Amino acid sequence: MPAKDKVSEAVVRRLPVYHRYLERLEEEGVTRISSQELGARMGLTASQIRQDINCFGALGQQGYGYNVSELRRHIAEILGLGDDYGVVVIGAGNIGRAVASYTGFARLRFRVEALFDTDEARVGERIGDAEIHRLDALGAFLADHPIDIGIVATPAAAAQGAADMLVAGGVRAIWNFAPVDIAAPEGCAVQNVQLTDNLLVLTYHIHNDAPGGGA
Amino acid sequence: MPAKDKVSEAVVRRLPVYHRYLERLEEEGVTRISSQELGARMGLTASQIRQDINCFGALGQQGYGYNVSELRRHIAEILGLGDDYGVVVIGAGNIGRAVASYTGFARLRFRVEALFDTDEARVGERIGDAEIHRLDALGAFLADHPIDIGIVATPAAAAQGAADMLVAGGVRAIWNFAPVDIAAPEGCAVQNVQLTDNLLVLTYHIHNDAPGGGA
DNA sequence: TAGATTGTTAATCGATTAACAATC
DNA sequence: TAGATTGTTAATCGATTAACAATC
Repeated sequence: MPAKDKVSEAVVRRLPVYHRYLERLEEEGVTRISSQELGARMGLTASQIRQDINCFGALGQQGYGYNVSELRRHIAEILGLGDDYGVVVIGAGNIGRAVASYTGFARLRFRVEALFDTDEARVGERIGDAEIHRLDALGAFLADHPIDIGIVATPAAAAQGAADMLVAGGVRAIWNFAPVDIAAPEGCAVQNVQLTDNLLVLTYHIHNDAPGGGA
Repeated sequence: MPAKDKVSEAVVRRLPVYHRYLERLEEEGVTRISSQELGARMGLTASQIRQDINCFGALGQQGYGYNVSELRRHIAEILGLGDDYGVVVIGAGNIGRAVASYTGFARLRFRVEALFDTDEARVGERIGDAEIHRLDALGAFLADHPIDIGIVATPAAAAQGAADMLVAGGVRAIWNFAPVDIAAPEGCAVQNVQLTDNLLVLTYHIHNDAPGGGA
């Protein structure tokens, strides 16, 4: 329990970014870094970096800065990166398959243990090490296998139902790619990806920003 | 140019969400809605909804509320949803393919015109209506075809280079799925998707929140 | 008209930034 | 030690919420 008070969601969202940049610095062989320079790289103020890091204790050293590997390891621990996670994917369409076979996962110690779909034609097919099961079998599967994360990649209409089944099966977190906001009770974290929303932010800028930034 | 002053990015990010909920209401046959009720559905305060909408003019009517279709159409216009957009995808791996064949696109009038990859083995393959070209051919392709949006789905190391080529080719917006932050000059909007960052927010909560929300 | 609900100004809240004493 | 840089408190800024007069 390293967290001081309550860590704001804004800070939590920056944590993976810190981890990413620190990993990079380690690769470059940089062993120490000041909030000043880390800020310059990440496009944040030195002040903010010190505030953020201090949510988790005094990890720096006056006059020296931060030890890159030490800080990276500490943030990795806060993010739960040491653990490994069992994952199921609901919906074996384009997105479900792509996410299931995403290579970044192995590196992170995620095991995709099964996919589920209502389409009979897909049942039995294998995606990497995992097999596609019929959605009906989800409840039983969750009862037998300790699954931490459920990925929802169904059409909009099926998403909340899928989420409810996952929650009932004791899943701790849901990663939702369906184009609807999903609700889950406390104790089950949800991240909505909303690819289309994200894309429309781009069309907004294409449509409304002056081309070239000036004219 | 409908925008009043400068619309904050926080508001812009909510615009697609408004659009999504209003679409839903239209489907349900709801013709008018108050900020109160829309707020209840979306999990926002009525106040915030009125503030947001007023960035784009007085679109409601006192004592009545908002006309659902009218408001939806207005927001669609602000988001540039009437236009159609030429798209290229750089990187024809799992994510590139999945995004290229994402069915949500057609509905939005996005035309994926080509994919590009450095892997010779993939060149010539077709994904939906589009063909995979060698990355070398990107510059020439952009010179010939009016492309609005470039989707970057390369490994981290190749992402900034791909973005630079897209910018040089006159692309107006970049949708980046590579696990690095990409820089582009003003006049080219960037949305970083960072799937892994998003996922680590979930592992953070699994690792740090009390299970069940209480114990 | 009376009731409802917006548009808009003012108050509040939280997050970011600045400043500086503590300390390595 | 002197210089650098943190940890932390105070100031600022922006976004959200509350309040209420305008008006349909």
